[in-house]
Amino acid sequence: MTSLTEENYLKAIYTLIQSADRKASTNEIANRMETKASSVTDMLKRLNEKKLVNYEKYKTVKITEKGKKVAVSIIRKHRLWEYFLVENLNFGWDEVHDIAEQLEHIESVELTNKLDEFLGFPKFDPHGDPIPNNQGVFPRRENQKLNEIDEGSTLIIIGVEDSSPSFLNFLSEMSIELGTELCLKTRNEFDNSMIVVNTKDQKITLSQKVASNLYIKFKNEK
Amino acid sequence: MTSLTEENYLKAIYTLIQSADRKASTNEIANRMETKASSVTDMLKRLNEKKLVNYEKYKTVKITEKGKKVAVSIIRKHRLWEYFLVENLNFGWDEVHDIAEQLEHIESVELTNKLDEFLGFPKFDPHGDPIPNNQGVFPRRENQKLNEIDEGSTLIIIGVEDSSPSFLNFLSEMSIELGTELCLKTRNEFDNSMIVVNTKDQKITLSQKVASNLYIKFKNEK
DNA sequence: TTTTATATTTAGATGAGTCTAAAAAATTTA
DNA sequence: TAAATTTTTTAGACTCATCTAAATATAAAA
Repeated sequence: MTSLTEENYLKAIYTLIQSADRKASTNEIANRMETKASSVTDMLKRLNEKKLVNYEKYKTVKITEKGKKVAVSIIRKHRLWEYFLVENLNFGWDEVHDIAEQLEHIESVELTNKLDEFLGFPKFDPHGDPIPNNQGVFPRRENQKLNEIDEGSTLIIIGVEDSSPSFLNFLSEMSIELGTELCLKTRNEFDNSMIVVNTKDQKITLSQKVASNLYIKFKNEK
Repeated sequence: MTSLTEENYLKAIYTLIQSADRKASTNEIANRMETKASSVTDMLKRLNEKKLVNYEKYKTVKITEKGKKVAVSIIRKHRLWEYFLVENLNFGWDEVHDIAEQLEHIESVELTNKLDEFLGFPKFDPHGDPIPNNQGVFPRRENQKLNEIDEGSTLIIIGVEDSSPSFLNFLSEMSIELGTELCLKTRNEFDNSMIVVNTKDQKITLSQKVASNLYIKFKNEK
């Protein structure tokens, strides 16, 4: 049995390892969990006891297969609930994270799978993040970002790298959401900002930073 | 802020007081919570500190208005989620209790109210128990039970007194669920069992005990 | 390679929630 | 009313998850 806190640690460790493509350090985990390094050490010992991670002191931690399963299950539940909150309960995509953080710990495989079915087996959550299926397999997503695209291309927003409420809210004000179609008009040389046009012919200026946080696919792609 | 455990205690105390129409004793609470009396004493002190109950040692506990609000909010969430699980996710009415026990602690007034709206503001949960509205007001329910009815009456099952999985499962096997229409044919004098007929003209024999656990309304009533 | 800085772990304490065993109060029975 | 029983509370200990402060190990700089 894994406690709520253990689950949160495993999720943090898993996502850190995924995003950084290496081992997670004590300080990084403490940072992510908004706790102290000493607390992390305590928890790593416990998780090691339970064979959810492989941990030796002063060495970086690795997650085991068993631990990975727990983490992926939490991520699956989180993203399914986010989808439900946005699609069925009409929450905004910037409002759902904290509620999903609670719902992700509800323990019932049957519930998760029935929710998945009820939602129509969605592949991506409201931020474009992939939802693993009940076997823990993630669907593939285009990894191309808006800042890497040539002028003149027509494309569709399929995800965000940063899904903080502030960034999502900013995008909403720019009338950008998942599925938004944009045409890249010009790229500004000196600051790498770009001007895009939406289907209502409105011109939107996006900074390099914003563009690098938007996943896209080309319009004609499936 | 009330912890998960505090919420469960308040719910237990509230329902004990409601059903017994008096104060709740330490032992009764311990029994309901499946814990020891000493743990209950500890918790009563804490709840008293927080002004969620009025407690003096060796005297029976009373719940405060503040505590009642918390308890009713938990009950509201529990019953809304049960409704969702049965109506939208196709769970059986005997399968939803344990999952709702977890979901009832999800903290977000907005979520609760949006769920309520999504479900169409249901008045009764899958066991016929009333769902308080967002002001904490319970809808009224007929309090008549099947064992109090005259022969020849046609009636509809609107609730169950005992909503344990075993009893619900038993009812399902008898083809009895909420909304089932029954006609009371004969009452057996020596053991108070009764024979009822459903709309498919099937005869069903119900013991006194079963009948006293079924809330009914007459067919022509609104 | 020694010194300095940074990262990590240990030691000891705290609070929530639980337990067992024993003491105290309340209630029932004789 | 006094004795016996039941109920309730206290005392002390345990686990989980956290903290601060101090100690130790590793990495970086001189």
